[in-house]
Parts: sequence; structure tokens; C-alpha cells
Amino acid sequence: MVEMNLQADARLPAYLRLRDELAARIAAGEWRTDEALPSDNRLARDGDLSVGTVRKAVQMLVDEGLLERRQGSGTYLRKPAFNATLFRFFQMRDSGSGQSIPSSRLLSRELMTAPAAIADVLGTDEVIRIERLRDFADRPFLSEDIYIPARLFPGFETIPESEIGPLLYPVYLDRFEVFVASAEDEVSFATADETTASRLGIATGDAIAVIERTAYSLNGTPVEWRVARGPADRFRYRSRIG
Amino acid sequence: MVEMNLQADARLPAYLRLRDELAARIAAGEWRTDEALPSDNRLARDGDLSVGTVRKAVQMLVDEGLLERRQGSGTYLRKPAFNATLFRFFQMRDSGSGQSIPSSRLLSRELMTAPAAIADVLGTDEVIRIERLRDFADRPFLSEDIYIPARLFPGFETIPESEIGPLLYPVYLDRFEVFVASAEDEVSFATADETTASRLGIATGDAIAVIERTAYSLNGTPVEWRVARGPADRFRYRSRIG
DNA sequence: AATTCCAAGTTATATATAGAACTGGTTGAC
DNA sequence: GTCAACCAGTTCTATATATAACTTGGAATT
Repeated sequence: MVEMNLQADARLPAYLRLRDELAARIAAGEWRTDEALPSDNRLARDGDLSVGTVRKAVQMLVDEGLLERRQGSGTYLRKPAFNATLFRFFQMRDSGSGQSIPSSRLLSRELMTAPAAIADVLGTDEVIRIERLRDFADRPFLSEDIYIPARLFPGFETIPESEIGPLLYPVYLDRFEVFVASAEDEVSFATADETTASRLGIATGDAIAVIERTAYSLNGTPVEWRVARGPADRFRYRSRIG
Repeated sequence: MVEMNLQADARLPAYLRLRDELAARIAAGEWRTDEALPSDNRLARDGDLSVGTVRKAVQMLVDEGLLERRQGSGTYLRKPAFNATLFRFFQMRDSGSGQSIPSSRLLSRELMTAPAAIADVLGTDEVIRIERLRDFADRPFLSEDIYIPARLFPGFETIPESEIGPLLYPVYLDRFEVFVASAEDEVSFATADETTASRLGIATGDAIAVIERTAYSLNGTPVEWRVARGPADRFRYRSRIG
């Protein structure tokens, strides 16, 4: 919020300017996950920089998890590992090591005006709300209310359901070029209200786990807020602290 | 577990060998958090390397969160930000933004033989168990059972309670040179048994949140296992995914 | 006594260069 | 057809060097 980034460049070190430029071009969708960015040498020639400087800029984006270098081959846009990284609340116990992604059913999608608290987080009150139910081991497991800014996802509510897989973030990326780069989860416990209970197939008043997540894009803009509710006794949340 | 690390060095690149050497010397307690490591130039001369190679090694340790560079001054051992990073389950709601650390009472410390599951994680069954109760807003908030290997913490059970602050990790570092570098939390839900209930001042069978944590030192050795239990309705767990 | 200035030491940035290690494709021999 | 050798292009490692930016502490000045 301090400054817009058109002139901010001038006195930044070269490797940072290049990093910003590359990040912008990536965010603009210039490359796909399967083909290579220009080589270090190429970037150096184009930008009139030395290879060392280029490597430093690229390395930053690698550290940020955006790019992936393959020796002898090239530098590629990394496909985000949604399964492992951004999607880790499960009851992993049942099946041996079935990393299976739970199936998901869309219950509703609706263009609406967001409640104040959510509008506050997302920075707009024109949102699309998605209600979704996820199954695991053939039983309803998570009831989700998802809010995304209508401006960033124009027409999301009209996409045929068949074209929306069990994971939303790939859809965000492929169809709207919105890249979910980080998120913040908050876990708490509560009791089920009537609608939640009926969706999950439990009794009203039963204990549930509540995960509230805010997801952010590359530049730190919040692009999604969701709340997920599941039966507390089937719930486990794992977290690595670095 | 694959190999011991005395000869593993030979064919590693120079910057990795230096990184390993520095990490070992840090872990051995060669430097304190307040005075500087040898300068880049010095390390280069000593190790017969170029400055670029040295900087690459040091940068790795900076990225790993171990070191901190202060331009114009030197490279320092970073004091881990325990409050923020490794200590984040609270009910942050009550007081405005009171980042206050809850007070803590030691209930017992005892040299004992660990249950199989815990011995398995820690790699030894000779452990010290610490029972602790933490208050927040004048009410008991977390009941903790903490297990640490006796070998790594000789005599911990006899340290005067007055010399143990509300945070254990600084004690591990200052008195035993054990540096907690990362941890893994697992959050789940259960109901209180009798002892837990009486400690927390709730009824047997009441809903509680359970956080199981394994803490690791620099080289990935588990150095602590703990389980913390608190009333589910006052509980919040925050986690950043990045 | 307080302030300014300077010098030495440190990390940060940038360039240039060289060879090693690896990948993916093409060519050539059999 | 198969396999090996080769080759061009890529990233990776390492060195050497120069300058900028910054910190610290003491000396000089006011």
C-alpha cells in the first residue's frame, strides 16, 4: 500500500528489478508449467546484465516456490503441489496411505454481497459464494463456504460443473490466472448448527472443527476466504513449523 | 540414518562442505547470539576458498533461519523468535493485542522410562517427563506433558524452578546447547479424562483440543515430544502455509 | 561537551570467466 | 533397428575482482 510499482524500480538493485519483472510476466501468464523460461544467458543478454545477476534474481523466485530449475534442461514454472502443501486437513487414518483427494460436490454458486467481515478481508463486497461438500471414505467430511472476489473471477458462477475438478486452485490458475501462493489457516472448535449438521450427517450440537482460511496471491492480495467445517472426531490438522 | 557424516564430505561441492562445517560449529555452541562469526573474507582465507563460495554457504544458513547478516557489522547467530514462530497456539481474543506469554507452573519433573510410542519418536526410552500447566487470563489454559531425552538434557530435573522461565526452548539452548530449529504440530480433538479435567478446571468428558508436537534440532534429530491439552471452546490454532 | 568527520572493517551488489555436470536430440556405425 | 558417440544448450560450481552501502569507533573540530 505504500507505493504503486511503476517508478519504484529506479533505485532498486538490478537483481531485484529483474525479479519483479519476471514475477510480473509470470503472473501475466506468459509461460505455462510445461515449457521453459528463457535461459540464464538469454536473460542476461536481453537485460544487459551479467549471468550472476540473472541467476540471483531467478534463484529468488525459486526460493519463493514459483520456479523450478532443471539442470541441463531449463527453468520452469512450478506446478503448485496443491495436494500436499495447501490442502492438508484430513483424517489420514483410514486407508493405508491413500493420498486420495476427496470427491467434492458443489451445492451452490451465487453472485452476492459479502458480509462485512468477509468484505473487509477481501477488500470488496462483490463476491461469488460457493457452497461445497466434500466426501471422504464415502461419508460427508467437510462443508465449505468459499468467497472469491467477483472482479477477479468473472463468470465463475456460470462455469459448467463438469469443468470444475475436486480442487479449486487449479481452476483459479487455469481459467483466471490467479495463482494462490500462500494461505493462512485458523483452526478452532465449535458445535454444529442445523444446516451444517444436516450437510455432514451429524446431530445439531455435535462438536465440529472449523478451519478458516485466507488465501493470498503472489503479491499478497487476498483472493479467497473460506470456512470449512467437519466432524471434530474425524479431524486432524498437521502443520510444519520452520 | 543412511550414512555417518565423517567421510560423506569428500565429493560434495565446496560451498556445501563449508555450510556443513559451519552448521556443526554452530551446533557445537562455538558462537553466541551476540557476537559475530568470522567475516566472509576471513572464512575465505581460512578455508582457501573464494568469497563468492563462502557467501553462498553462509547464505544457505541465513535462508535456513540460523544466521543473520548485518551489513557493515558482521554475521550473527540468530536468536530464534520463539514467541512468534514456535509458540502460536493461543486464544488471542481477550486482550486487545496482548502478545503476552502465559505464565507457567511446573507440576512435576521426573526421570523415567518412556512409553513405547514416545521412545520410538525420540529414539531412546530414557527420558525426563515434565508436567506443566499454563495459565492465560488467570485461568488454566493448557496442560502439557513434555518428554525430553535424558542424554541430551542431563540434570534437567534438578534445575531450580526459579531458573526456568515461561518458555522452555531458551532453557534448552542456554543450558544444554540444544537448538530447536523446527517442529511439527498435529491438532486434533478429544474429550477430557479425569486428570486433565481437574487440571484445567473443567468437567470430565468436556471437549478439549489436543496438540501433539515433535520438535527437532538443527540436524533433524527429534529433541522433544509434547502433548498439550486445552479447553476446545477457548482454543485457536493459527498456521501459515507458504 | 557535543558534534562532525574520517578510516577501517563489514556485508551487498555486479561483472567476467571458466569448466563441470547434465539433458535431449542427432548422427553414425554396426 | 539398436546402440553408442557426439554435440549443442542448459544449469551448476567456483574463482577473481571491483565498487557500493553500511556500521562502528575513535579522532578532530567546534
